[in-house]
Amino acid sequence: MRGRSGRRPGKPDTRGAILAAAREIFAERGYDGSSIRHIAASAGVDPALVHHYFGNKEDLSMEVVKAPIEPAAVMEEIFAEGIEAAPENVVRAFLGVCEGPVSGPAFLGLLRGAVAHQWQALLLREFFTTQIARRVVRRLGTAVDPAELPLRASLVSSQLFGLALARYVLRIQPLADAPREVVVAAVAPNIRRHMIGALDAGDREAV
Amino acid sequence: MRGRSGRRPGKPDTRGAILAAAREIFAERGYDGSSIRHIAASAGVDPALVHHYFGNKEDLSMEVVKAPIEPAAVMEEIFAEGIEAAPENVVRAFLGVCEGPVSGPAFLGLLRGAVAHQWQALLLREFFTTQIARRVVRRLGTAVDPAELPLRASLVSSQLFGLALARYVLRIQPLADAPREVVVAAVAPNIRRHMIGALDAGDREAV
DNA sequence: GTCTATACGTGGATAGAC
DNA sequence: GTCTATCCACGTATAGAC
Repeated sequence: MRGRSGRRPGKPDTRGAILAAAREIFAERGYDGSSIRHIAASAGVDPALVHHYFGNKEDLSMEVVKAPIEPAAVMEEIFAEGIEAAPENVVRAFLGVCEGPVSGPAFLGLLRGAVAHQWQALLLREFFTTQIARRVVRRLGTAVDPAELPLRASLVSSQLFGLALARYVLRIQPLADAPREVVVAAVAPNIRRHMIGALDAGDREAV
Repeated sequence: MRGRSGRRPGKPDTRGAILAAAREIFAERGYDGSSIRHIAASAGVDPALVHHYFGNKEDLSMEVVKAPIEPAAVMEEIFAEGIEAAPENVVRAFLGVCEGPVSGPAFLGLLRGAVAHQWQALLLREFFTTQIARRVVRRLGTAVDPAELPLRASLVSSQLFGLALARYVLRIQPLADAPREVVVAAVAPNIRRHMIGALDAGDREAV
């Protein structure tokens, strides 16, 4: 996919190897815990090459993150079965991203970085508000009061981020090893509440 | 040891000053982002004194975290009004811890650290399972199937951690600046579901 | 394109003087 | 108890040879 015409065999994509290694290292050790030396070693190349292909560490991490998420396509998937099934599909899609071979490490790396550095937190925040929240809001249309949409979006984010944190980063059991559909069944109703349900405890009595 | 007879000049309690400075620096810059030099400067003391009072950086961070949380007392507060009001009180108590002048930085520092280092993740996990989850489980008693209690506990943790992450670390708006009671009203029903409600979507009628 | 060598900074930790 | 001086291990980044 990378330029059919330019490069030819023989040079099996050092750049790609570095990128792949970076993705994994960043995801599992965080930004600060990952050194360029480690990444280079893991990719089997010289550290100087990392600087050669990507300018510096920050740029490299941006590249890693930027790669793999297609909000538009994911949205289609989520709302394909209508608004009533959306919450389940949100959770399903989110788990899919987190467990994807490339999107997973990328997102988890970003999440880890966001906790450590403000500029990465800003990146994550920006991504969610402009790419996710905004699109969801548009889909929800007039189903709920537009004035409360931002709060709803931030609540959904918090639940989803919490899920990723507990399941993949902190690895709290048994949530960490629970089957996907168990997780979907458990948290989708909460997502539904935050998306289209009552924002206060008005619907409570049915324990 | 800050006893009577010794010095008097403007030097009260160096140890305490270091601890207070460490609490803040750790909370706002994370473990790796915080240097002993920086903490010492912020406390207005010499870096060597930090090593003198607390052995090394890791020990210092443990001390910071160990300080301020009284699980037993918090539990009383949560279940004082009975099991039905517990979910609201859980959220209220959690927000209280996060916003406390000393417990707040301590907990947020721990959360940040847990994302960066496995040993801190283990610490946080251990704290929650032995101090929080176990006690909650005991209180819940026979209200729910004991076999599903661990899953329930981990689900509650994930929601709470997600809340802390979004509101205090990532500062996603408008959740970050929403009044406490708005947050309580919004997330308590979800906590209720995970504590004593249906674990699947059984309470929902239309897909 | 790839690697060697190195400059430069930062940060944890210790020894020992006052 | 407090501070000065210093050591040492990394880690980023660059310059330049092959």
